[in-house]
This record gives sequence, structure tokens and C-alpha cells, in this order.
Amino acid sequence: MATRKHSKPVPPIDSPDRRRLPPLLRRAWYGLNQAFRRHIAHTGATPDQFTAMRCLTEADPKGITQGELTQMMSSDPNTIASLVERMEAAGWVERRAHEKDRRAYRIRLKPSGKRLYLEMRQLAIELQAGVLAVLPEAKREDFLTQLTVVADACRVAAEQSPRRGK
Amino acid sequence: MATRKHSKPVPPIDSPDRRRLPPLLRRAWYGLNQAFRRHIAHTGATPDQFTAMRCLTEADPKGITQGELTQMMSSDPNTIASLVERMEAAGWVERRAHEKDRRAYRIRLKPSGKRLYLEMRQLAIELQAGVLAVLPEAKREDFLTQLTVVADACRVAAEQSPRRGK
DNA sequence: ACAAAATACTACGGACACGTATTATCCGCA
DNA sequence: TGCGGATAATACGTGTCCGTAGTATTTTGT
Repeated sequence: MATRKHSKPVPPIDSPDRRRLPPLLRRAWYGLNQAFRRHIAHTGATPDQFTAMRCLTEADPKGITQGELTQMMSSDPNTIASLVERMEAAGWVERRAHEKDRRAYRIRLKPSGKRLYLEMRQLAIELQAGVLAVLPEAKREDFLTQLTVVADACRVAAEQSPRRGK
Repeated sequence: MATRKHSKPVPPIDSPDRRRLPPLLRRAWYGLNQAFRRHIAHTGATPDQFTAMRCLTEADPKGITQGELTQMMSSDPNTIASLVERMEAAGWVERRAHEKDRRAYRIRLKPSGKRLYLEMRQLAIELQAGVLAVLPEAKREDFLTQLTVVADACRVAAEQSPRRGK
């Protein structure tokens, strides 16, 4: 808003739920995700598929397992299984038998996936820059540092609340 | 991890993606959501259903429309339709004809929903407090303020990327 | 060396995100 | 008054989140 002229009917800054962590995270995450989904819709890929491609690009070129990808994406084995299945069907990645562990795969980005990733990456960078521009330059690093701490705390909270027996 | 003895292969603190907004938001949102889902699993409700109950509780006691709920939850009309349908089937909310607009409903929380909401609210408060405790007291308000600004910017970005024609 | 526990992945199902299309109703405007 | 556009909700489909359960394989403990 800070950079826009026509401030719309945003609730007053002291509205009861403008300071609660969960609604704020929800708003930020879904907003960002939706914007990015629309920016890349023409490619046929989804935001999560982009995230997977980023992980694969930055990881060991020999390929990573689905379990490693699950960790990197803060996701779930089931979700990753179907995600990778679709990406394989689209021809963006390939799964090969792992040479040491016959239970696992090695997933690698194929050239067509690499090209698509680089295209989407530009859009992602622009989007992120546009969003972060609403914070004063001097505060950005500090904010991201604090968000990192909070994000890790959220992960810990999730891992300390196991499925069974709470 | 911070409280666990066997620190696993967590990437080093200066890993390339520990400072990017989208992965951090993803990590924070899914972690928090997952933790809360597990805390309230015994009630049969989901985090999104809790959020809907919170909105209904804090809104006009006469009831709000699905469209208004969609706005409050930063969600989508389709999602809200099926969410409300399930909540109605569970007996937590009721839909009545809107007295002015025959296209719309007025959704209200029923007593059983209210009771359930209050129970879950305690768990939500504890969880949020536990997570925010990782930030020094003096920085919490500042962080939430900045997150508010960023969340609004994310929403704006989403609304500026319409479905049709980008 | 071998049975038990842990791990990598799959199968299946309910819930949610969100895109497109459709129906019913409301509203502005000629 | 009546019509075209906007709006509230729904129907349907694909992708993702994540819970439970099962299979194959590796690792661990004795």
C-alpha cells in the first residue's frame, strides 16, 4: 500500500486482527503464491513445481532423493511423490534408481525443466523485489532475519506435535 | 531443531535460500499450520475451519455472507463454499437467507461451534505465544508491523495479477 | 548373522486453493 | 420499464497438504 495512491478500504491499522501472526502469514503466503501462480500460468507450471526446480537446480547435480526434496521444500513425502510424478510426466525431471539405496530415486532436472526454471526465475525475482520494496531498504535484512527465526520456530513447533499421541 | 539434541543435516545458517521471502513464508506458514492442525486434530476441525469460526465470532452477530468471509480469510469463493458446507454439515454454523439479497446467505456460528471455537482458541494462543517467544520481546511488535506491510503488499500483488490476460 | 526398528517410497482418501463456467439476482442507466 | 453488467453462490476439474496404511530395503542392536 505504501507506494500506492488509492488506498482502498483496508481496515484501520489497529483493527483487532492486524497483529496476529497466523492471519498475517496466511495473507502473505497465499497472496504471494497466487500472484506468482498467475505470473507463470502461461508456462503450465505451478508455484510448487517452480520451487522443486529451484531446489533441484541448487542441489547436487547428481540428483537428490524425494526425501531430500521433501526437507528442502518444507513439505511432505506424499505431496512430493505426486508432485514429482507430474513433473516427470511433463518431461521436466527424470527419476533414476539410486546407486546406493534401492528404495530411493535420484531426481534430476532435465534440460527442458532447466530452461523453464530460468524463465520463471526472472518473474520470481521481480515479484519478490516488488513486494519487499514496501519495506524501507534499511529494514529489509533485519525483517528477513527475524522471519527466518520465526519460520524455524514454526517448523520446530510442527515437529514437536507428532501425528500420534500429540 | 534448537531444542533437539541430535541436530540433523540442517543447511548452514548462510545457505543461499535462508534469506528469500517465498521459502521463508512457506516454511513459516506450513509449519505453523501443521502444528496447529495436530493440536486441534482431536476436535475434528481443521485450521481453516478454526479461522472461519474466528471471523464469524468477531464479525456482526447477525451473520456475514460467504463473500465477506472470503475477504476476511484471504481466500476464494469456491473454497469458502465447500468449507461452509462441511461446517454446516458438522452442525457448527447455519446458513439463512439474506433478508436483503436473495443471492446471498447469512452465516452464523451455532452454540456448538462457539464452544468449539473457544476451546481451540486457547490452543491457538499458546501456540502463537510459543512461536513469537523466539523473538526478543522488544522486537516482536516491530516484526508484526513489518509483516503486516509485507502481507498487504502480497495481497496487492495478487490482485494486480488478474486471471485473465495477466 | 539375524530379527527388529528405521527409512524411502507408494496407495488411498478428505480437505483446501483456485481456475473456468453457469445460474440467480441485483443494480445502474437509458 | 427494461436491459446489460456486476455480483453471490455453485458445479466441476486439477494440483497440493497431509493423515493412515502398506511394501521394499537398509540399518541397528545383540
